[in-house]
Amino acid sequence: MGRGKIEIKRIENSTNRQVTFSKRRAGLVKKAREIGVLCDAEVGVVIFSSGGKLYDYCSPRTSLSRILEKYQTNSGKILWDEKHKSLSAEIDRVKKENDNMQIELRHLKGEDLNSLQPRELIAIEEALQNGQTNLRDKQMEHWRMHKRTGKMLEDEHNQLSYRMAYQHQQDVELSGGMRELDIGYHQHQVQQDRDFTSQMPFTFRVQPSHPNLQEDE
Amino acid sequence: MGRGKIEIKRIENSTNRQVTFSKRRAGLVKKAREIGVLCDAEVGVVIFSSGGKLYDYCSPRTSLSRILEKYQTNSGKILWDEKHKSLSAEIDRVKKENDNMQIELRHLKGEDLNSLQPRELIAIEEALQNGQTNLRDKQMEHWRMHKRTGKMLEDEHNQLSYRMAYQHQQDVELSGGMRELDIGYHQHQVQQDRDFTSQMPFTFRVQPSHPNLQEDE
DNA sequence: ATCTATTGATAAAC
DNA sequence: TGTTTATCAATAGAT
Repeated sequence: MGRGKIEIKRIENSTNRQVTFSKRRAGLVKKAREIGVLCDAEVGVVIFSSGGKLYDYCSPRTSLSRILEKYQTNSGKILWDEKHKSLSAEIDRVKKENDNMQIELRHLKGEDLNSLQPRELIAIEEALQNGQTNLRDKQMEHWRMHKRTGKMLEDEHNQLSYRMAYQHQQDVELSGGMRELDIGYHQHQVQQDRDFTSQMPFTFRVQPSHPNLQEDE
Repeated sequence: MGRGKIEIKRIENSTNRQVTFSKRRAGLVKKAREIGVLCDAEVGVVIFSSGGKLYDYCSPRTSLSRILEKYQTNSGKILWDEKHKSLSAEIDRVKKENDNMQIELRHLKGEDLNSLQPRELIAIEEALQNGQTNLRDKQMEHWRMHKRTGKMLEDEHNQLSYRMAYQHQQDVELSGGMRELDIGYHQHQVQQDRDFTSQMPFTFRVQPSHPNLQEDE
């Protein structure tokens, strides 16, 4: 491609070689950039001129070192020394820790429970109960503190009150669900209960122990 | 260069992208080889397809590792540092992720709640409720399955039954506790001077919603 | 994978 | 080096 075809062999004329190097180096990098963009690939290029000068290119959003690390992983070739291995090992360790926590979190959120044994479910149940107890203590503490200091903001106040009423109702509902379980497991009835309660709006329809205190203002 | 001009941007059609990748990868490697021969240069190319597959090229009479060694030397050990940095950065990232999960876990377990605002407590409360609901569904599922297959082991059976009864009672108790709180709240609206809630211990003076279910066994 | 119309890259000249 | 231009090379789209 040019004014004449050229053989692919070392260019003897030093000046021509240098010129061609510059042009082709630019071309190579351009091609590398293009394939990266067009095909969503990661590309790294390292070039040494015959004079020993270094040029390199790598795709955006990454770095040569990252590409080379990936290269090492995928090719199994060792390009780095032992120090790097220990860093990699730590990453693995932390990631594993990470995964375990991820799993525990999911479990506490009631996700991915299918593979668990009853025993394990019970452990989670206990953790949840515990968390709930602690949390409610804390909420009460907030309540009291705010009440004492009189510094409770209006919306915070409303939200907390609302929330506590809601908690109460939730408990009653769950409790009711468990009742069905206790007396012999009429699953259809349980289901009905669920459906009914889930349709219930967040209204507070509890029978107060002290009805005379209900209506104020 | 082709039947039509194309814009240099990610090719959306997956097949075209794959085809173009193959063609251009071959072209890139050819160019790399040519500049190496013509200009007496050393070239290393590493390409990862979007699918993560590795392709590479390096000039004859050398190897990627040797090129990279040279790269390190000529660039002033940037590679090592860069890699070190990127590894350290990843460790930091993963550890941070780790910390966040750690905190979330603690919160769900009702620990370290002191610094949280009521709003945040409510979010946790919701997560716990959710988890509990999901969990109980799952436990019921277990129960039903074991009941149906008749394969439930004796101790498992006992443990689960016991556990479910316990859950029930816990709910009723908590429910009762919340009811007191709720009453206190309403009262607070009427008579600020009579502070029942602040005097109220976290004990349960419950009127069970279902007294007939309080004592079973 | 193979074929070709086209665009793209570049050798040589300036 | 940068620009120009005539050529050859790479390749997009079709088969």
